[in-house]
Amino acid sequence: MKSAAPEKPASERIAQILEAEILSGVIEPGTRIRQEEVADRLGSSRLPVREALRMLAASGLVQLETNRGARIPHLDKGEVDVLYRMRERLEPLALSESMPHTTVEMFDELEEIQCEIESGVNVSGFLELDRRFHLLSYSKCPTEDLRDSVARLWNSTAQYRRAFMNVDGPHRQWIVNAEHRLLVDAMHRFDAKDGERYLVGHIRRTRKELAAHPELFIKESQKSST
Amino acid sequence: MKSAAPEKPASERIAQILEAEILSGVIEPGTRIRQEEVADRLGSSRLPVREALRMLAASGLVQLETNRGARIPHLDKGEVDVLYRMRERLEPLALSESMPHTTVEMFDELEEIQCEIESGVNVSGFLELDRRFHLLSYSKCPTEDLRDSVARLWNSTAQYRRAFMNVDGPHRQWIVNAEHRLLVDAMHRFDAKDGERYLVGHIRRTRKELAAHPELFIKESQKSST
DNA sequence: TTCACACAAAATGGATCCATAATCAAGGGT
DNA sequence: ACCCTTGATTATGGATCCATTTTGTGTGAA
Repeated sequence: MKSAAPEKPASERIAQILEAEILSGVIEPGTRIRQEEVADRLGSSRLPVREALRMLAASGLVQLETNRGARIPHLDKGEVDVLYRMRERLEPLALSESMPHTTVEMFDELEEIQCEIESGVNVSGFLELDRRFHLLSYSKCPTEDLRDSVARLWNSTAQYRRAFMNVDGPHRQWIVNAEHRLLVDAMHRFDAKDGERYLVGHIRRTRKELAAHPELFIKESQKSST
Repeated sequence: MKSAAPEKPASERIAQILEAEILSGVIEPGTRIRQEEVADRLGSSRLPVREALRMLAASGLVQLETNRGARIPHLDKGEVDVLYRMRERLEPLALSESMPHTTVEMFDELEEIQCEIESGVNVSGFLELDRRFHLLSYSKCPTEDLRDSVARLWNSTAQYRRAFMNVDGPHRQWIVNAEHRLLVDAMHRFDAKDGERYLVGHIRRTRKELAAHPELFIKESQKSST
């Protein structure tokens, strides 16, 4: 009865670490990711790194070019806009699907996260809490593909949310707080329609605010440069 | 000046072959995919197969269990239903994004495909043409992530469309034809709203017809069995 | 001085080999 | 007769090694 050895997952560990590093901005867009460097930094062979990169590429987090390695893609203004429109359509569905299965513990955790947000945190703290808040609200959705799709969209747009927060700061933080509170309330009432409405508004407003800062994006013509 | 050597992509070839085999039903749901078998069937080492499976897993086509190999997942009725609801939300967006960039050649090709459908084809032929028709209508969408997401949804639900066509046959084929014709007409008029409307109706009707045949799905409780 | 060609260094893609966990079968015990 | 345990087979996960392509540098000529 070997109590230990829960048989850790395999090279997914590397994929998760890389994903976290990309999302947190440690690895900047346009950077080339060298397999060997990652390999001995994380203490493994190149092989799991290769598989991890393949997985991340399929998830849209990195781009692979044959014999030319992996790099984090630069997205232009239009692409991010469409990704946000995808969020506006998919996340309300995820919320509706999740809502019937919500528990009291989830409500508590959501409110706990929101209170922490309102307690005043820095940019990185807000981004992390905001992500946890929303993904938690979808966590009871029984369809894994939908949860994964939503997570992919959050991943692909993470760096632009960060850039936006860095230039605009917690400028109008009260709006986010109000939207989050209304969302939690709708969930409490198990009112999917209301929840979807607040959620769409939340994402749509963010999309428009992002679009108002074109300096965060590179021009399409400069895509090959750093 | 080596004119030859277009430097074929790498193990993506295997991924594409496996994808085609899964979509065409050659590899049935629940089947365990052994790396070694695929390797020497396609004439390569196991390594590219492993990477291909990782990619397909990230695309949702196969499920990986640690040390237990890859198998094609069985979806239950509820999951397919949600996948269709995702299609109802994403594909109209893809259509709207694609429509401004459509060309005359595309209209011709769409009508050509539709004529071929109406000329009378068998089930496999229809499934192939129908897939080409719709994915072509989204092909001018500039955002790769959106096109990929839509393709993923088509992949995940392909086997159930096939099963449905096999039991229901071309029963009410005229409805599909009418919907396709209306869709092409809306595209001709560059009327995104109309296009989205017809498209939502098309997908929604299909979802409901699928839901009317619960015998196509396995029960949630039997998921581990063959 | 600048551009071009060639060579060297490095990184990726692929193959073979080894370790470990899972599966299947056989044998013994209850 | 049936179930549990134990061993052998098989398949997956990981590491090291080799081939090919890309890239960066340096030298030479215009």
